[in-house]
Amino acid sequence: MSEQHDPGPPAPPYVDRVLDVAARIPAGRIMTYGDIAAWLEEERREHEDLGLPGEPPRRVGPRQVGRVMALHGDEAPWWRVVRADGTLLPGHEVRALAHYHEEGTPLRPTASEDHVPRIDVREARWHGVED
DNA sequence: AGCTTGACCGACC
DNA sequence: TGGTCGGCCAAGC
Repeated sequence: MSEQHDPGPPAPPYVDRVLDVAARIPAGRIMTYGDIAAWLEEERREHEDLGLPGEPPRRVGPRQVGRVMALHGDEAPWWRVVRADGTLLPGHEVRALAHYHEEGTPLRPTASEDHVPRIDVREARWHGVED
């Protein structure tokens, strides 16, 4: 069958895997860019025997996860992927905060009133299957 | 082929 | 609590 719409430039395979992991994060929980990178790295190690010959092993680091979210974040619950220090994504603080309030995401108590809150990463971090 | 740029991270001060 | 620094690695130029 023929494409009705040009899919655009070919995206590297890890893009879909990043978005997959992001989509699994439960409401009210978060993962850091580094968490997702580590998760994919573990997944890669499990299937290293399936690697295509001649294909260099692609290491996906936190910065690559960040790139994927920057380009395709709108296709996933982007507000559940945060920086390790829990600071909100610059430029999206208000929208993210609305989600956190609705989902009951653990936030750190703010020092002063007009300071933007931060995620309580220790509380909100999602490790996988467990709660 | 080399240099710069990121929705990053951890250590350190 | 907050700033700098070095390391990280794919992409872009």
